[in-house]
Amino acid sequence: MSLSTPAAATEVPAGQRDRATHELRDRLIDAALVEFAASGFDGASTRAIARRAGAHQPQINYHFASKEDLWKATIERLLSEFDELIPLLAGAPPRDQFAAVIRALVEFAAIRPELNRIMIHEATSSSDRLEWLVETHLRWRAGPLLEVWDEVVAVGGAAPVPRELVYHLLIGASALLNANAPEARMLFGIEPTDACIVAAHADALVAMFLPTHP
Amino acid sequence: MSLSTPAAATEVPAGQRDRATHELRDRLIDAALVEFAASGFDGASTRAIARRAGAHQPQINYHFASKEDLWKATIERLLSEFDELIPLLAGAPPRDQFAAVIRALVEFAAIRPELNRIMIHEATSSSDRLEWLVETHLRWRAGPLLEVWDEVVAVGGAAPVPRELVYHLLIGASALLNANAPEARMLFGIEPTDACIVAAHADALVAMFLPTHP
DNA sequence: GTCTATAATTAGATAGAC
DNA sequence: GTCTATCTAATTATAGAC
Repeated sequence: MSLSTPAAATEVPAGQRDRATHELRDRLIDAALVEFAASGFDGASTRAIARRAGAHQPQINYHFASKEDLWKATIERLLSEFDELIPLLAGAPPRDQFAAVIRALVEFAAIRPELNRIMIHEATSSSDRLEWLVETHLRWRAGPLLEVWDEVVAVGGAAPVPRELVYHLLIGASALLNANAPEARMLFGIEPTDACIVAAHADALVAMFLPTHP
Repeated sequence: MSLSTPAAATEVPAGQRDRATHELRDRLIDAALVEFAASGFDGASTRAIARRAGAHQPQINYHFASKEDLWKATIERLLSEFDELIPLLAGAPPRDQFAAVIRALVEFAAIRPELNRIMIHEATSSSDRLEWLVETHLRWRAGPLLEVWDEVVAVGGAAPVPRELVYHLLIGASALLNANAPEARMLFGIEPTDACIVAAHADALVAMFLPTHP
């Protein structure tokens, strides 16, 4: 009926309508994730998000209850992508598990810098959004990571990093290069998403966090 | 005359006037640095900054040409504080120099998290502000750091980190814990500015970047 | 579901009295 | 230098025709 209905016609009307809905909803999230990552929650405007999605601004309030609701949807989209990449290595030696997590973090930061950008923006001050982020998404994900670290420390071959600091040292060292990629490009003329940079980055962190690793 | 004129009366009128001016200008920067750090450039409002400084919003445009001008003044204030803390160790062994820089970075991130917060906000997307930051303040400060790193690598005892990555790995690992202190407090119940945490943080980074260090 | 129009609020900046 | 009042533009969200 309108210019935003995409291809793939031959289908039940109801299904078609649902499909169209989801597609704009998804496009809005795609656009929001970039804008929120670039400017933070307050700095990003719903108009800019709608424009990037090729939609009109009021459509955001049709598909989402509020700007904050859209923000939460983008977080959940990004975290589900994140979870797909994170390896499940229960049973493997602790150091192999932790090394695999390091590599996955570095890789994800390169292909999807937006998640870390949004989190870094959000965590600079207390807010209801940060509390929501921590309590519903971060705490249960961080727990297992620290437990694996404890095991690595017990087994030996871990850098002398206290468990309360591992999370932020690891996220900082793995995420900042890509979260702040525009700065890295200007300062050093590098492209942080290049495969060789990603590999060197991951190797460096594995060597630093797991020093006696082969 | 008004409720915002501070104490300290017995002085020359001219001197008093200059003092008052500089005091408000400084208070505005003090306030701006907190607001910009918490919300980013777009997210911070001049009204909130003025309120925090105990002034009225139009006074910002009296003491500064624009919001951007105020932002630049806060950067320069923060960087001058930073420079006071950074050690000048020319002549010392490269590894001692680099270890001292690591410790200074960690310490500064703890006592003045605002600089890293602002930079992290700003560097998530290209902008004239980021270019100004990189070209007038970051490049010449980063250069010597990389040169010291090269020397450490040459001497031996450095982690296998390519020179183009050292900067962001080091800043990320040293700054994020305090830049995102509200998150660290919620997640782990720690206070990242505590002296023991700062010391443990610095020790960990020295051990990781300079593995064969005593 | 989409679109135009608009309400209600807030933004940065300026004018002018004091 | 300070303060009140205000301008212009931009913000999120809603109403209602289609």
